[in-house]
Amino acid sequence: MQSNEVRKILSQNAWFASLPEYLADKLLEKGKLKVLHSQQILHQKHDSADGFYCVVSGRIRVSNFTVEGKELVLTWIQPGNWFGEISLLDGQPRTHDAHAEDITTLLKVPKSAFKQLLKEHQDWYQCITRLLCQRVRATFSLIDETGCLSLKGQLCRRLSLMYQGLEEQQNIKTMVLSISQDALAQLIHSSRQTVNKILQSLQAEKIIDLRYGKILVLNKRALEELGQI
Amino acid sequence: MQSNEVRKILSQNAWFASLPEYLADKLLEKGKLKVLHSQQILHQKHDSADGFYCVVSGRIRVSNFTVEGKELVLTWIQPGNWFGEISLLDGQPRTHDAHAEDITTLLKVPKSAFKQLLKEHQDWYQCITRLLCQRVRATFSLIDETGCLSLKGQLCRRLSLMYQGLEEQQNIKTMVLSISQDALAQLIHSSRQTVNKILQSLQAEKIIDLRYGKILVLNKRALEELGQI
DNA sequence: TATAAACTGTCGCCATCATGACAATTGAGA
DNA sequence: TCTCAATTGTCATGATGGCGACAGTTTATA
Repeated sequence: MQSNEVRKILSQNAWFASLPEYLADKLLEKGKLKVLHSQQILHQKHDSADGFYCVVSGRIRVSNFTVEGKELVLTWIQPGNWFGEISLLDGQPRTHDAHAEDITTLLKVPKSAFKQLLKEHQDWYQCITRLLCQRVRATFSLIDETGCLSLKGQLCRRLSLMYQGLEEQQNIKTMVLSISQDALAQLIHSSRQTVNKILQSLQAEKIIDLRYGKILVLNKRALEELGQI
Repeated sequence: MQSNEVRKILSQNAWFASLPEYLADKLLEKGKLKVLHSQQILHQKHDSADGFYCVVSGRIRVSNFTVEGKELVLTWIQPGNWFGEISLLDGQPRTHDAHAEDITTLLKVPKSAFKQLLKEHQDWYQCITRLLCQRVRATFSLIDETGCLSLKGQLCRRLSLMYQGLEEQQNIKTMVLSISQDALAQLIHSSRQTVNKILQSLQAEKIIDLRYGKILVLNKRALEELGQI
């Protein structure tokens, strides 16, 4: 992959775009591309941190497991988004497992380079603080979501968020979300059967259209409203 | 309240204790005591931020409301703990409502002083980063908790956390948690009746003892184990 | 001491949702 | 084209837990 291609993808992310140019350059200079095959493990909960990552293509599934072995998906990280800063900053272990969902390309800024940036560039702390604030707010939203919304509401919210993510990332106004009902169930900690029932009802309302392994979004606005906290 | 009393309470908090002495001094110098009566509102969700706070005595209830008007308690902030930094750092509105649960004394570092610290002392960003990492990890734990644990597990975890909080704060090894079953239900997003049933079962296991508005902890270890994620 | 408010204990009903089961459909790769 | 794995659609069953109701208990306060 060309370096300017990478830069283009990264620049579509609001946080990255807000960085002073010399810091963005540093990240690109120190970052190395890393390709994971589908379902490959990037790191597991309790691992120690070795880098700060950005998804360039594909996506990363961030999850935890219950004692019974059930996987609880926190989120999927889409291209342009950075992650992994917490463990680097506080020296504590990773908070979640991270798997590649598809074939996935990452930009990896090694621990040493990350720490160097912290030491040498005072601005960098300010940028990281912004990223952390975003992280906290997104996590609070997740909690609000599970507390305030019905399963239908949660599902609509997630679909809406995924759709927005795609819109930012691609210029094409695609209306297709490639995700199985099984995966959606993991995301909202529900069951495939329940998700199916909800999706059927959304289809009846002409808000989405169901396909094999895909969901066509017909009415983005309605999804947003149903997923409003 | 004497200034050295305040300092003593604040110093029992790990984050505050880890601050360089001159920054701890600055916070105490710039901070003003503020007393709230029981149930007084400190701020509401969507308010703009005016300060960085630490609970000195009493406690602050942090919560959100559903559209139906049901209150969802995120947490109670106990003495020694700081909060309110997110909105100050990113300039966005408050993420939650904050009410005084009892008569509550706060130390308030005004927005202007907080920003001044950020400008003048590079170390301060590093300290704030540590606080933010703690905040993210605590919030992730909350999510894990609701996803991985049964209501009984969640309840045990919360009781155990409250107990630990009290132990840190007080030298006396009290075994009494002053909280109603109603309040506990709000905390784990459950109903009073369900909480009562669970507490009864814990009492039958001789892990706790129930009183009017209080819970006596008989077996701290068992609580921790049942609340293990 | 009397009274009201807050809290606890318990029951029954009902909605939600997880789960197992099984059939039908789709798509990828041999 | 054929085959198999992945995915979807649907049903019956059972567990969980919310909620209203009401009685009993404790505490604060006049």
